Amino acid sequence: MGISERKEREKSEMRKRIVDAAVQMFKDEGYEKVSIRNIADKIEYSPATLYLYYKDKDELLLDVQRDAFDQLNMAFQKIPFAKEPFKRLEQIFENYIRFAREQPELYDLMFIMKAPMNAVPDADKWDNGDDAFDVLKKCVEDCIAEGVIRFTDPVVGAISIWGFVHGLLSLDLKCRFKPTHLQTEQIAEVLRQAYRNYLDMIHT
Amino acid sequence: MGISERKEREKSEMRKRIVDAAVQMFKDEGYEKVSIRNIADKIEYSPATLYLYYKDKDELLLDVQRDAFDQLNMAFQKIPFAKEPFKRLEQIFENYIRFAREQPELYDLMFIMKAPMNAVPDADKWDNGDDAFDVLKKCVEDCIAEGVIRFTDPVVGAISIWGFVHGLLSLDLKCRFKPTHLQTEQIAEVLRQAYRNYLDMIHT
Amino acid sequence: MGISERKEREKSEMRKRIVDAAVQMFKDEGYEKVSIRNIADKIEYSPATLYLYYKDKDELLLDVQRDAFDQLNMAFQKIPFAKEPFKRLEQIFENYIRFAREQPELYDLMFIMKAPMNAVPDADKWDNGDDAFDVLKKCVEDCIAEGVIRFTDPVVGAISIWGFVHGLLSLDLKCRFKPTHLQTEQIAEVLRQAYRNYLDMIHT
Amino acid sequence: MGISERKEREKSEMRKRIVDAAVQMFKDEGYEKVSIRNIADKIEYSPATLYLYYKDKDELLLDVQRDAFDQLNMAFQKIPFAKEPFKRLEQIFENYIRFAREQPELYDLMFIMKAPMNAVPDADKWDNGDDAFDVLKKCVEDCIAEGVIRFTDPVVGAISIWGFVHGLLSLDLKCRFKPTHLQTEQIAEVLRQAYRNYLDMIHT
DNA sequence: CATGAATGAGAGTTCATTCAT
DNA sequence: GATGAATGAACTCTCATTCAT
Repeated sequence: MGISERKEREKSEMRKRIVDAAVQMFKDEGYEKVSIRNIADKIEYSPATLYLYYKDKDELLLDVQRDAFDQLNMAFQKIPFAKEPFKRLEQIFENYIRFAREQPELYDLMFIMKAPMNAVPDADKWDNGDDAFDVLKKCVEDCIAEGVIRFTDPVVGAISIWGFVHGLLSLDLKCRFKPTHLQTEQIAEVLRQAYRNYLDMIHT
Repeated sequence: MGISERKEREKSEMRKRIVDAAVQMFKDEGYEKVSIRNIADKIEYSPATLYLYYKDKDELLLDVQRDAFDQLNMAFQKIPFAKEPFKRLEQIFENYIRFAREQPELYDLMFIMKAPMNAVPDADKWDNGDDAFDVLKKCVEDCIAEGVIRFTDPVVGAISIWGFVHGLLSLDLKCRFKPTHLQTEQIAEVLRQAYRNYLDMIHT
Repeated sequence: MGISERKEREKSEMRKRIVDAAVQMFKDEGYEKVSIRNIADKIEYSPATLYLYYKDKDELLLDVQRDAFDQLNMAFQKIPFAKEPFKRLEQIFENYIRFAREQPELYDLMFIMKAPMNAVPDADKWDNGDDAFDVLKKCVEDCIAEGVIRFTDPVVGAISIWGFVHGLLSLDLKCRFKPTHLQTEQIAEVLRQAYRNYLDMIHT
Repeated sequence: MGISERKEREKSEMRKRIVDAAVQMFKDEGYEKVSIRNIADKIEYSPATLYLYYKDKDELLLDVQRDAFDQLNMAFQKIPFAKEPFKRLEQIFENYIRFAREQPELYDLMFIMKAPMNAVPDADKWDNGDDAFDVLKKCVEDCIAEGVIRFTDPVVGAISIWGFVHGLLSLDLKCRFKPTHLQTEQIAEVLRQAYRNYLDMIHT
């Protein structure tokens, strides 16, 4: 009992070590440098060892993604949640954006890149981001209940809000505003306005 | 003069051949299969030859991207533009979405993936997507002029609209709605509502 | 005594479990999929455990081979042996061929592949296939005694017959009749004739 | 013209270099040591270079096999062909056996191992061993024509003879006569008798 | 203009085996 | 008796790129 528990703990500690290394490499060097070999080097194990803990690279990446989602959830939980639901919505907004800007490579892995989604067998089994989405949805529900938001369906509302923020964020992260011929500073300002604007618009 | 012109023409014809092949491979087989060697094979030239026309892969991809934007522009130009600007906005909306759904790999290259943006030296030189964005901005300007849209600044408006559509589209294309636990059909319906909703909301 | 007997029994039970799993994997998935780890997975033991029962892979394969020979022997014993020895010879013929066709991967292990023979230290210790060969030799001896076969030495006779059948069988199993440009069906027919022909030829 | 010819020659010279190295490694070290890397090392090229000449390992092995068949054909052509066809048959017999004994690893590749046959797309395209088989068949035809052999169908005859020799040879090469408990020297003697016996038996 | 030839670097993955516990 | 943990050594294959010709 105690033994099997310790074993389990050691196993999950090793997985943690692997994932932590991978996460760090994502942050520091970007997706392209994250190979099984490089991770193994980093934690000073042989590549073969990683296969004792993960069936293949996709499975590993899925855990890295999971870890990234945990970080996002933690960022959400740190929010000194306002009572008024719409105020809370704004806080979610801000924290989501901050997270993406501070960890662009992780954000990429979570919401943009194709990579680990191949590994997801059934829609059901992929619950990464579950919590974060629920936080948002719950908040929209509260807004609806208090009649402070211009949505009737919480799912449509949550997805709309998420979509809006993600759209601007990802275009910005991927430098797709270059063709607007705006200066970097101008883009930042336009985005601030666009975010503000959207919040005002959905506010009742 | 005539000679150098012919040379230029031949040069650009060759570039066209290369880019056409690459575009086709994007559509048919996806980004991952688009390698210098595979393109060269397809047009029956040696890989080395491509380097006579492009400094490196990024530069080539940039041209592929350009071609993809041309296709988007063409899709826009086919619209039998409605007189009322807001109606026109809806048409742009629809066509943008349709393009993305029909050519997901090209859309990826244009707006999502990291790849060719490394190659862009200065913001100024990258004008891919210029026209498409201008079409949208112009349309928003018209809407503002006629007072049928809830924006005051056309750039903020255009970027907001684009961001919203791109956000939902890209999350959907990359299967990021899985954690909502909605069925495929439900997602489609939610998205339809979200799009409709947004248009209604910005409409005055 | 009782204890050491039990130990022995347990030991051999474990070996049986290992070998059974390996045999099944040979049949189902072919030689290439039979690795120490895969076997261990199948019986839900650790790879290291197998090394408590077998010094190395070759030794294990030798036991698998032994098991395969047992199966062949059992196939032989099921024959409702005819009284006339030549009739019996034909039955052996048929059953040998049937066995090879039904268990090609096991046949490969028994008679074709290089693998486990490295492990055999001395000729004396390898008695796999002993019985099967003896059955054949005995049958040839009886044929000679009754003067119904065109051999004088039973060993030469038995080895000749075995060689003939194995030759055709193995060339066929390994697709080596392709260069004859015969259709699959034609090959089958030629082989039937060749077998028949040979039996007639050695018959007096 | 001259140029393209030279290019072709160089290309085929390189293939020859690769195949020669591989053949040599087969002979010296056996199939298991023949890897793309090892071949590349041997000819002092990079592994990637081999892929300029062969699509994958199977295709390369097929060429190695082809080369082995060429060697067999050459061995056949060196025979100072006797006029009497049955005498010729015996010579083919002897030379086939000698070849197998002198180049057991090549013989393995040609007639025993599974490996390169995966790569053979259609039965039609695999003509390795074509010639050798035709030599044998032609010889049997001649024997039939002169009425010196106990076969009526040359294909059945050729395949029977080949099968018989291959069967004894391959069982011997793979040490499968061990369970007969005969000494090495005895086995050799039994085989000699068996071969002789068979020839006498099919002789009219 | 075009390319044939070549490569260094690197990818993911699997294997039989060992050894301290 | 059993194993968890680990590994060194392989493996096949693909890539973007260079350069002499």
